[in-house]
Order: sequence, then structure tokens, then C-alpha cells
Amino acid sequence: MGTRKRREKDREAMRRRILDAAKQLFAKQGFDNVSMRGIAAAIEYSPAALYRYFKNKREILSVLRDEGFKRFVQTQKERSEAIPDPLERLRLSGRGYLRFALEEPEYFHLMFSTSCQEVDMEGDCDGYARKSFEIFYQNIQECVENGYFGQVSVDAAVFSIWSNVHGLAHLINSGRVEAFTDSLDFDRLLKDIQAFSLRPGAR
Amino acid sequence: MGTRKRREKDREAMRRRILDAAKQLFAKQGFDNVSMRGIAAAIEYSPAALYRYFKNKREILSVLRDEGFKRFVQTQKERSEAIPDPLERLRLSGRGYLRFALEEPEYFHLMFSTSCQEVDMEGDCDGYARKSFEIFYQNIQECVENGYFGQVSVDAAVFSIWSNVHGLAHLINSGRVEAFTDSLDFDRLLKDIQAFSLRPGAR
Amino acid sequence: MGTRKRREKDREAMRRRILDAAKQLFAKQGFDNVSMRGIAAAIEYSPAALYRYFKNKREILSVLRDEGFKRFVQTQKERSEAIPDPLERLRLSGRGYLRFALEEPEYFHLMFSTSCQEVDMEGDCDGYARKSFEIFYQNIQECVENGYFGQVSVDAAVFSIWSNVHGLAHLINSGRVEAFTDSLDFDRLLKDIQAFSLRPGAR
Amino acid sequence: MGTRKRREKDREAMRRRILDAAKQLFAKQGFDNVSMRGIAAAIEYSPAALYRYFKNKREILSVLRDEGFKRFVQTQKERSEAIPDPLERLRLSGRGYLRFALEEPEYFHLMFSTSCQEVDMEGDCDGYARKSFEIFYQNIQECVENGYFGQVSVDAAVFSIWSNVHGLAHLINSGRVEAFTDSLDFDRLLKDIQAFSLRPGAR
DNA sequence: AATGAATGAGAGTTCATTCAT
DNA sequence: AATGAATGAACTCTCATTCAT
Repeated sequence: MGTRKRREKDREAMRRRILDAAKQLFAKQGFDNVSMRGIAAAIEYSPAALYRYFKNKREILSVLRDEGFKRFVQTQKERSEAIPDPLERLRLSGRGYLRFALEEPEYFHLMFSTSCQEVDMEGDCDGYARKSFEIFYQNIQECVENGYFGQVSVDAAVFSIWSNVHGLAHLINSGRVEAFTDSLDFDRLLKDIQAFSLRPGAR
Repeated sequence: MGTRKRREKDREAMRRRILDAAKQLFAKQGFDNVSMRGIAAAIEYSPAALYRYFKNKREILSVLRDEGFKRFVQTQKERSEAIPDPLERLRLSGRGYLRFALEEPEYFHLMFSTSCQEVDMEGDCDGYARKSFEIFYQNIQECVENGYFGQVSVDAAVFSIWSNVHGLAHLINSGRVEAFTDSLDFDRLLKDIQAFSLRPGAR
Repeated sequence: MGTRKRREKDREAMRRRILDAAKQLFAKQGFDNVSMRGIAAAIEYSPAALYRYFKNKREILSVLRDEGFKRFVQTQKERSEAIPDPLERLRLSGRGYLRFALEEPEYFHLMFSTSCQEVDMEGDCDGYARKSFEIFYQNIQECVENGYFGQVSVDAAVFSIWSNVHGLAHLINSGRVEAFTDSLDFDRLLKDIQAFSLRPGAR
Repeated sequence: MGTRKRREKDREAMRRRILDAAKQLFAKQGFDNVSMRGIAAAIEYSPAALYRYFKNKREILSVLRDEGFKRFVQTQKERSEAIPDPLERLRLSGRGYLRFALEEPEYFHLMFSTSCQEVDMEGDCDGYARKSFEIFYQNIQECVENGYFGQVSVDAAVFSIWSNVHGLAHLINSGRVEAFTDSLDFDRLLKDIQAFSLRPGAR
């Protein structure tokens, strides 16, 4: 029936509205400082209405984080699959990571700014995160095996490069890069940073 | 007067006790989950007593953040002043940054994980942060000028290396390094990461 | 019209299903802990559906209590009508009272444990209760007139014997008999109690 | 210090006020239908104030029940200790039970109208109840051994007589005796009822 | 200087009930 | 006839904060 489908679509749209409002608020004020009342007010519904769509406050966060990871992995995968050169793949992957962080700062915040185990990963976050990590790890491994980074353990390279891009995303999103540079050409700066952080290692 | 001095000393001691208790609790339970009651209980005073020493809860946080920055800059300065070799200085500085992040995770969180302007920087944080940045910047500049990092703009090197150590601190503190490595020798791993991230650049 | 009748029958069947579900739940969880949602879920309908059949939650309770009384009186009547010997009739009546209390504890609670006037007796409860009392009174009167209970006013015997069985029902239902006896043969105990409470009186 | 004592007295007075208000409300409206707000309103305090004196709502009930039992046992004990004749003792005890039920209907309701195990007897209720029961049991046993009640098991006599007085208290408190008798001399009626319910048994 | 008492505000959550469909 | 959506009111309980003592 058309009605049935319509219903489902409406329901999904409502969930979306709630999630979007919550996403903004969580990122802006932190999970604890956001109240169900606040979310409800943001979408101009009654607090009780939220409970028709989500079991409780925690579930909203959980779903959001899940979404974030899913979307993130998606982009990472797409970007990396086609490229044969591991170094080029790495560059793309890094740019993807950064772009995700900058374009979806709320998701990024929700995904990475709370401790890993704190909220015990109710959804598939864990799975997605691991998947994504494995792709990344493979990528680095190829580079290391090619000798591009010189004498270095895969683990060291992995966490160093991850830290690099992760930290950069963080510094940008928290306004620290802007605050401390006079550089006018932001994109140029980013490129230079990446070039530097992926510079070849001593043989 | 002796009495006067005594009074002030007592007062300072009490402030200290409160701050210490608060810091502990913040680190253990997160800022939002610490109540004034909780702090008061920890030092076995009544909640009302706290208000003789601090205007409100926010002030406690504010002072702690301020202290965090001060202490952080202090260490950074001490470590770097004596060492003539800029690269060695950089290594020390990085280790200091990391150690601070790991030993005082809540300070670190307070200082860096909240958006720059969000918490309205009541204290001198801003000044300290700038001071610290300048020292760091100088340090990198020397390295670049020495040609150690090869062809790279100072800004790019600055933010790349900062990102590196900042991101690493973050990944460790949020449990992500632990979660994704089987490495048993954590210290070894950290050393390798630093060596890699400060590897010389192509000339 | 056949349709009309069919309609009514369906409606009645639905009311029945609701009442039965409600009764079960009331007995299991207590009146206050049963929600309309709960009742609806039990019959796999939507909460809103209940309101086509009952004005509100109170009405469900009211109807149940009414039914309880009706059924109670019915049993009392049936049991007593056929038996000519008043004492034997009394025994049967007492056993009926007790059985009702034990088999339908929530009905019993609804009927007797709330103050008489408190719940404003929307239905015919009052009438039924009175009817039932009159039968009982008659019964005792005959026994007293026969001299079975010795020298005693009808009123005294009436309230004493009523108290007896009522109190016993109460003590059993609230778990107090079980809690305070080691007797294994519960039925035997009940029989002995009745025999004792209906023992003949001094001439 | 005087101050200290004063404080404690005030505190105790406040607890008393809360308990009294709660007692009335619980008895009148049932535990579930009484809100902390309601209790607070009754004593013209803020709801939050209650939590300074009691951990939560359940604790209030628990303390009240405890008090009820303590007081009840006290009277039972006092009454029965001095009297050597077991039958006379029984009469006194029964009158005490009834008087307690009528004079403190709220306590009585709280103590006996909720299921035994339902609220899992956090306080000493259980102990008091058992103590009281044992005294009563002893009393009946003596009567039975004296042959006063004729051929009957102690258990049967115990629960029969307890039921008697318990049921009577219940019927009176719920307005059912008043509703169903025209008797003008209420005290006379009670005496007759007791005389009847404690009539000697056949040898 | 320190505290016990008190409270207003607000948290998450549930419920009986209504109404458009 | 039945339902999904929605809500206002209520619940228990916690918190930061003030104030008389």
C-alpha cells in the first residue's frame, strides 16, 4: 500500500530530523549538556515524541556514531579501491579523512572525541572502525614494503601517519590552526603539510 | 602581621585541596559527571564551603585549565631552554607534550579538546598558549633553517609536527592505539613513532 | 439485522478480551503498575483501540469490580440455594468466599480492600454487595435460631464469622499464613480452621 | 553543645513531619498514588527537601512500616505480659490488636494491606512481626493445652483467631461493619463479637 | 570559617489520552 | 474499526547555589 510506504518515509524523515538536531547539539554542547527537552525544542516537538523514535538518549548518540562511522568508511573505501599506487592511495585517503572531519565536524566529534570504550559501542561502530583501520594498515604496509618510508616498523608508520592527519583535523576543527597562522592560502598550507608528513624516509 | 599571612596561607592550602580533588575527579569521571557535592565529599567538607574559595563550579574548572596551561608551558620552556641542538630540543618538547597529555589527561582535555573560543578563556590561557606556540615555532624554524627537514615552509612543518604529537596524544588517550595494536612494548612503539615523525626530509 | 447483531457480538468479544487481559495484569502487577499500553500490548492492539471500548482506564477497573461482585454473588447464591441445612450452607458459603479470594485475588482486592466509598461505586457493586450480605445474614440467622451457636446475637455472629473468613482470605493472600506456618498440608489446615471457626457455641 | 542537640531535635522534628504527612497520604491514596511532590506540598516544603531526610520514596514507606510494627508489638507485649490467665490474656491481646487498627488506621493499612514480600521488608518489620506472632502463638498454645478450645490443632486455632480479629479490623476500617448494621451500641457489638469468637470449643 | 537547611531549575522518562487518517 | 503520531502532565530524583546560623 502507498499508505504503508508513506508512513515509513515519514517515520524515517522524523528520525532524520531528530538525529540532525541532536548531532548539532551534541557537537556544540557535549552529550551531557544536551537534554532531550533541548533536542525536542530544536525540532519543535514535545520531549515525549522523541521516545517514539528512539529508546532513550543514549540510543540517539549511538545511532549517530554508527552513521558517522558508516559514512566515513564508505568514503575511505571508495577513494582507495581504484588506485594502484599505495602512496597515491595514502594521499587520497588522508585527504578523505581530513575532508570528512572538516565537512562533517559534528560526526567527527561524536566519533572521535569521546573515549573508545566509554560508551560501549552498542552499534556497529566497532566493526566499521576496524574495517577502516585494516584498509589503512594494508596501505601503509605496502608503502613500507616498497621501502618508501625507509627503515620503519609498519606499526610506527601507521600510528604516526594516522596521528598526523587525526591531529591536524582536530587542530583545524578546534580553531587552532586558524588562530596561529597568518597564512592566507589555506589549501596550499594543507597540501604542504601533507607533502611534508608523507615525505620519504631515509633508506 | 603574622596572623594575616597565616590566614592567607590557610586559604591557599584550602584552595589547593579543592583544586586537587576536583582535578582527580574530573580525570576519573569527566567534567560533567563531577558535582560540587562530589568535590566537597572528597575533601570531607560541605558543598557550601567550596563557595568561600571559588565563585562557582566554572571557576574551579577555569583555574584548573589555567594551571594546566601554566604548568604545560613551564615544562616546555624548561625542557627546551637548556638544549642547544634544535632537533634534540624538538624531541624533548614532543615527549613533554605527550607525557603531559598522558599523565594529566583531564587537563589536556580541558586545554585542547574544547573549542578555542567556546569556553570563554577567563584566565590567561590564551597568553600561555601563545607563548608556548611561539617557543615551538622558533624551534621548528631553527630546524628548517638548518635544512634538517629539507625543502619545507616553516608553517607546514610547524602544523604537521604539532598535529603529529597532538593526534598521537589524542589517539592514545581515547584508547585507540591500545585497541588497534598488538605491540607489547608500548614505549618502544612511541619512540619509533617519534623517530619516524621527525625523520629528516629530502633536501 | 444480522449485521447489527454480528457487530455487537464482535464488540462484546473485544471488550471481553480487554477485560481478561486487564484482570490478568492487575492480578500480576497490581492496579497501579498496569498501563493502558500494557493492556493493549497484551492483546496485541494499539492503546488507542482500548478507548473505543472503554471510556478510560478507570472504567475498565470499574467494570471488572462490578463483574467481580456479580460473579461472587452468583456463586454464593448458587451454593446456598440448594442446601437445606443452614450450617452446611454456611460451610459451603465460606469455602466459596475463600476460593474466590484465592482464585481471583485481584478481584477480591478490588472489591474489598479499597475503602467502601473511596472508589465511587459507579456500577452496581453496592447492590450486589448488599444482596450478598442479606443472603449471608439470613443464613446465620437460621443457624442462630436453631440454637447451633448458643446464646449469641445474630449481628455478633454475622460479623464474627464474616471477619473470620475475610481475615483468613486476607492473611493468605498477603502471604502471612504461608510465612508463619510449617504445615505442609495446606488444605487440611484450611479445613481445620473452618471447623474451628464454626464450632458450636455453648447453649 | 546546645546547638548540636538543637539541630538534631529539629532534624528529628522534620523527619516526623514528613513521616506523618506521608502516612496520611499513603493510607488515603495508596503508595503509588502518592508523589514526593504531594508529600512536600502537604508540609509546604520543596520536593528536594525530602531527600535531605530520606534517601528516596521507598525509604519513607519502609520507615513508616517499621514504626508501625514497633509500636504494635510494644502494645501487644505490654498487654499480655502481666496477665497469667491465657484466655484473659488473649482477650486483651485481641482488644489491643483491634484498638491499634482503629486508632492508627494508617499504620495498620501500611503494615497489613500490602503484600508481605512485595516490599522486601528492608527494615526490622520482619523481626517485629515474627516476635509478635510468637507471643500470640504461645498464648493460643496455652489455651489449647488447657483444653479450653476443645479438640483443635494449635495452628488451626492460631490462624482462625488471628483471622477473626484481623478481618474484623479490616471490615470496620473499610466501613463495612457500619454499612451493614443498624446496631447503635457499637462497643456492645464488639464485645459480643469477641465473646463469640473466643467461645469455648467442644471437648 | 564552615555548615545544615532549603530551594528552583531541570534532568530523563512514562503515561493516559486525543486525533487525523 | 484501528492505528500511528503526538502531547501535556506527571513522575522520581539530582544539582548548583544561597543563606541564616
